[in-house]
Amino acid sequence: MQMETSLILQEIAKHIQLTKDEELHFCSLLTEKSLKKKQILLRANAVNTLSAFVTKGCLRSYSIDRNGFEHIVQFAPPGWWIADIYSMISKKPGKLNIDALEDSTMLVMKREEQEELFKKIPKFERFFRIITENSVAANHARLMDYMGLTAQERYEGFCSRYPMLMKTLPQKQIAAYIGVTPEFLSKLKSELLRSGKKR
Amino acid sequence: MQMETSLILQEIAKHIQLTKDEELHFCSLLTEKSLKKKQILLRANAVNTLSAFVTKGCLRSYSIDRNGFEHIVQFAPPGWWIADIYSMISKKPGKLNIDALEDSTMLVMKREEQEELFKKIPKFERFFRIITENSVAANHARLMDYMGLTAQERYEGFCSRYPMLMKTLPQKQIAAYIGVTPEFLSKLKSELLRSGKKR
DNA sequence: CGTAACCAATAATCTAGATTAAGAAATGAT
DNA sequence: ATCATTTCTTAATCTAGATTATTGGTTACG
Repeated sequence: MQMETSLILQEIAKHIQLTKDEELHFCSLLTEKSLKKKQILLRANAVNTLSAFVTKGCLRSYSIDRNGFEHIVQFAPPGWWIADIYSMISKKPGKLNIDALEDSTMLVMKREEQEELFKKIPKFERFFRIITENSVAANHARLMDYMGLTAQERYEGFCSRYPMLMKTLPQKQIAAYIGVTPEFLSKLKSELLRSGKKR
Repeated sequence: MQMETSLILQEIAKHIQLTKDEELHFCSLLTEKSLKKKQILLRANAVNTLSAFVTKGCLRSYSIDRNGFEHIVQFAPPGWWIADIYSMISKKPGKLNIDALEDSTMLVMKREEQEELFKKIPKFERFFRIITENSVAANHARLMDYMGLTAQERYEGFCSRYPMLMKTLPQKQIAAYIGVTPEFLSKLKSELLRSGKKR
């Protein structure tokens, strides 16, 4: 049974060009992993140096606050990378948990292997530089939304930015992403519906 | 009058090793710029593709919400990079403003020149990959604080993480960073003081 | 200098969103 | 099918933090 690498190679090809040999070498550093819904890829308070590229399903990274509430930092549908970058680069225990929101498969790479890859094929420095820049831009947008918008605006923003996730995710996960309680999101939705129906 | 490049070369040396020639070439791509307090380096709603490395003073990047309130995304004291990464990579108008909180000097590089640099000295892909990874980690921490902590905890966190900025920044800038009104921060401080004095 | 512009403190009032509670619907396991 | 678990809705109450307003203190600067 072969590992599904076409999506990841396609993503890479958007930014750098690899020879067949380089592709093979890269793929040899990946491990395919499958998780059933709710299974955990990695936990807070441990050193977690791996990153995962999702090929099927959906993962999420989240932290748990002092009161036990989950706060979602990122969703990762197919084509996205997910990791606890803090723990990965500092080699210290992180605060992120990563688990599967539905049955999922992913390609996993350990940081050491990534470092190896950088030595062997320096072009990958470029690839990950670009991926990481995209991530910074997304985080900035997220932060600005958080600081300057109301919950309703964040919800509407989420709906228009991630229509796919809207359909598949349970509403409480969306609440944990936009930063409100599920109860309040439910209220928001019914208000939007009411005001939408009248006109 | 020579440009002050020792700090930036020192930062680079932490991550990659350059020959004297490479250092010279890199420095030739930088422009030194000085801003007086409150002067603007770059504005929202325009394409801004430059990044700045601060050597003196302090810059900030911030967005302005619908009600005219400023929300600070990042402070940049000496040794830090600052840019509107979204605009820089997408070449579209961004949402960030960057200005000087005090008289400051910085080394500025245009994205095109950075791209040139990547072609000429690929080691810099590595350098910026690492810098950008650090930035993602910082943004994740910021987001988690925002989602899971109270204003008071964010304030205490800020105090212990950035004691330098505490001393130099006016309080309203700190408020705009931790995400509260200056009035509420003032209240928080006096509560902390009161409860601190009793014991 | 004097006066304008900015900055901090305090306090009263107001509101977005949290909390608590309880029932209805959906999903899943056996 | 049936029971258990998880998810969603609605509604009443509560609170962290916003808003508005007033006062006094600094800093800049013509």
